[in-house]
Amino acid sequence: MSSIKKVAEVAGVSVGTVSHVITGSVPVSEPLRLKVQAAIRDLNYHPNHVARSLKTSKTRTLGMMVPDMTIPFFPQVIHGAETAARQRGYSLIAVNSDDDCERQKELLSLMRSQRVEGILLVIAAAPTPVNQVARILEAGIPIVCVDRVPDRVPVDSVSVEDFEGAQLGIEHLISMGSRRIAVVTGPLALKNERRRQQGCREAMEKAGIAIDEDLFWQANLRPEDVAVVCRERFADGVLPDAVFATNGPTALGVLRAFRDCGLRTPEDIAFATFDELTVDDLFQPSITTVVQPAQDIGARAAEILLARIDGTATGPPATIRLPAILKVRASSRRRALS
Amino acid sequence: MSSIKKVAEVAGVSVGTVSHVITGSVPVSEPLRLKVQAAIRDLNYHPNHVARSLKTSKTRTLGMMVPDMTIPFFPQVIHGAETAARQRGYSLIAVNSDDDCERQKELLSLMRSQRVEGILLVIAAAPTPVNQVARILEAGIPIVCVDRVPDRVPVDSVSVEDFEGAQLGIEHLISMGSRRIAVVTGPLALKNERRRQQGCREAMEKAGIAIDEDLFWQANLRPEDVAVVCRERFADGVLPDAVFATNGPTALGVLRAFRDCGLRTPEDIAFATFDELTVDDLFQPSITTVVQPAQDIGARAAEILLARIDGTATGPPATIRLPAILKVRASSRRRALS
DNA sequence: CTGTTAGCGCCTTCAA
DNA sequence: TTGAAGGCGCTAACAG
Repeated sequence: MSSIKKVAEVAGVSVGTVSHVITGSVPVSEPLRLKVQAAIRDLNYHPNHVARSLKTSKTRTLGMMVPDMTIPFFPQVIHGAETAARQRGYSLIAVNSDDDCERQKELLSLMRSQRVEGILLVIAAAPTPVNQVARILEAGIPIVCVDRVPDRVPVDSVSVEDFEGAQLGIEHLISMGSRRIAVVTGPLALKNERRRQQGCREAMEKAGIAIDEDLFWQANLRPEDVAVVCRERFADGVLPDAVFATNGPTALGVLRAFRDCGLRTPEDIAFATFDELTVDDLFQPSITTVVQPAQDIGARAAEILLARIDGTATGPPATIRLPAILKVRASSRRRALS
Repeated sequence: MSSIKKVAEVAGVSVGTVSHVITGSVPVSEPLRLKVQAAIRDLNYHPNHVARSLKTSKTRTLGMMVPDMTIPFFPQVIHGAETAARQRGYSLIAVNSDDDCERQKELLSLMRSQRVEGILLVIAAAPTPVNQVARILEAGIPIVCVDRVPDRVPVDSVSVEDFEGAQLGIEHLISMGSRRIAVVTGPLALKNERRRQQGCREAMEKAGIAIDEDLFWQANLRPEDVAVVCRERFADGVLPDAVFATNGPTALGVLRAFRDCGLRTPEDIAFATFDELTVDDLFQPSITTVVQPAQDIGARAAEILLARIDGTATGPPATIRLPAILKVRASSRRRALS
């Protein structure tokens, strides 16, 4: 692998001059610049970013951690963040925590060793690891929390309007004639889930529907487990006339339970969910969804992070909430009057 | 950010000793080791991988490029590769080429500058960029091509059994009673697509079905465009009795065309596709699919790359093809005899 | 404008 | 077993 020294040698100039033409920081005369560029091409030279980073203490790299890249929401967020980062000359290195707190800790440590200049973090669902975040912040490495906003840590965050989004969904189901709506959430250890559940409650109250605690089902983010919970509930008592899931994986579990119990939607039971399940609306029945602006969330988070890095932003932590959009599809269609 | 020097100072030893306890390369006496470890904790010290990489010329980092992370297939591949890499102490840095040849070139160059030790590459669909790959190989940076195998470049590759997988799909449709099967492909510039199409042809021939060129429709990887092509064909002549799509995005386009034309599957027309469309089989009708072992493909590719890096593998390029599995679901169900 | 040079933080001989 | 010193490739003064 050829170095700047070899380029200088071939071009017949000093390493300083080569560095100048590469960085463009200092003007170089036409003839010399041409000679250097020719040498770079001939040698197939690629500046060593490792050495540059060591010298400048700038890696121009952002770290991003998500629970699971195979959940469709996250690649979209990553894509948005990556695009925004690259526009500013930054690379993004994305990793999966598998929602495992220990792994998250290791990966955060790795990122620090890799000297990322800032971190986009979707915190693991497990026991909230407040100090992991605090330690990094103390070290002067900015963090922007994405999607999931941690309790009691003052940190920038970008997420969706959980509360309002959930309200949107419930209001819609009510407007379609449902009164007994079961709300299925993931783990309530996640603030998002609590907020979304709260949004559901208030939407019901506002509509004059009495809150029935038996209709708030807590599950988790693994469709198989969610399905078990729902099957039990369905077998148990009176069927609700609608189900609202507060996130994508949970929604998949609900749908699986529908299938297992022979329930058809919307004929037997109406359904809507927070979080897009697939990229498309082709499936029958298509699912009424409160859609998050995933790419925007990623892009916005990256912009804030970059602003912290270059010192443009200096104030107290910003808490950005982007609005969700209700997409009405077939699964919530009003049932024939019975 | 504290350096090894500060740790040495606090621990009251030399930097060499600190380095020894960190790398474990040289034995250090119990008391000194303890003192060093305490200092590391107190200072919240994280070894600078940048400096280490510069010194050792080993970044322990792999690069991976995919066309589009928001296509569900790719995050699965990435996840498999990342897991395999981390088991060997390597990080993975994944980027999107957006199937843009120019962007791919830039990103490849960036990766070289970042001194990744090897590259997992899903080549851009556009004009096949053979020399981009060749140049890197010449520089001694190993590449393993994933999913898409380039023509005329001798390089390691891991992908699915395109030919056999497609055959599986067509044979199944034939067994369900279809005789006029339309095959919709993405760009035939992609070898995968050509192989899959060829698999379809031979499966038909083997079943004694005469090849009708009008039933081989070439489209691309954008569902909107695919839908246009299909709508025209559907309007045109006699409806085929089944459609087989050779990849996921193309399949989405076909389904959209079905919807737009009011065609129901499997009632009006049977359907099957190569490539999982969603993570689940919940949708009605569920789609009969030739499923790729996505995670395995990623893991296997990473293992081969790592073997090239550490010199374990030295032979000529390996061409690995992993088998696909047919999942029979509702969309190909035999239609009522008419 | 161009060249020279001192580190960036670390690992790795090599001596002690 | 421990310490001292050189140098990885590059940039950023600074001197010419």
